[in-house]
Amino acid sequence: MDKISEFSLQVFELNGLFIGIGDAALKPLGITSAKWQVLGTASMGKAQLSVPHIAKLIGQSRQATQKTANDLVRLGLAEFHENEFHKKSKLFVPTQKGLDTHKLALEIWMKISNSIISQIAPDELLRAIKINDELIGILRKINGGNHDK
Amino acid sequence: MDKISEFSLQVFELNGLFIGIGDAALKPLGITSAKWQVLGTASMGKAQLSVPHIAKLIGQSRQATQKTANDLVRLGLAEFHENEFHKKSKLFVPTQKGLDTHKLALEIWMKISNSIISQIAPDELLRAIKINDELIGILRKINGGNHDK
DNA sequence: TTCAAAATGACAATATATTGTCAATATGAG
DNA sequence: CTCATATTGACAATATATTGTCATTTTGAA
Repeated sequence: MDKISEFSLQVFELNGLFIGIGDAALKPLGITSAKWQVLGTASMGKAQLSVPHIAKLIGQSRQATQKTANDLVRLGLAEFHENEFHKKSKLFVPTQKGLDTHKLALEIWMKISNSIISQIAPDELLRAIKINDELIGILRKINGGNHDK
Repeated sequence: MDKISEFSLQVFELNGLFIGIGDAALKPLGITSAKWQVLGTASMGKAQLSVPHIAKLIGQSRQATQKTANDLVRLGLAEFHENEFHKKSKLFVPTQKGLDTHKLALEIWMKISNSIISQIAPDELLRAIKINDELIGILRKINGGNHDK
């Protein structure tokens, strides 16, 4: 099998494993991996972000991120704030409960992360991250500019 | 951010990119990345496989693979053959049309694969595949033996 | 300023995948 | 052989994600 196929099949399995492990670990907090990703993106940055902005950052469709964001608002973990500079584009802002949940999720995740890190060579992991970055760049170009088809 | 988080976020995006590129490229053949993965697993091995066996090989739930397999049968790309050694467990066998489709899909994919490979250092890709393998092993253990909950 | 192009939110259709459950069949330890 | 355990296929509920469409708002170039 060609090495890109091998790599992509690994990505598919890793994707499922990370989501599965995350969902199980975050279950007590009432959120999932997908919700944590959106909540985390909004919680960690300095500036307040709109949903389409978050979607671009995490490389996801605008609509998928919007759905997750709406769910987070429904759960009381975030709110839409009026954007004085852009009437139509609201800002997605975590509530205090959202920030608290994100902090607890991070603590839970760090235990898992540390456990994994203790089992692998750090420099190899850095190398993997570097090649992943290159591949993301290449694949984004192949995928074409997402024109919000 | 910890390196495992960084890595997992890359995996999420790579997952979406590979699926998106695959779906677009395979569209003329009437199949998707998910269907190609199941069809491919059944087409490339020597022995005929059951659906649960394929699911384990690709690290997916039995039910998800069953759904895809049923769809492939509905499309005329595969058939369920009676298993003389196991009355209840049918064998998932590609039809000639399924084998032809898989061959065409492979040709399409190889062009994409070669294009990607030409843009990265081969030894780095091999390293990434190696660390992915290690991580899959570690994550499988964390995820616990899938007892078909 | 004007107006075409882009961005945004909302909604729908479809695909993919997990988890859970159930009944039927198969397997293996005793 | 017998019976507890595991496997299998089927079905349902839910979550996640893409693609497509539409009306509205915003932006930016002529």
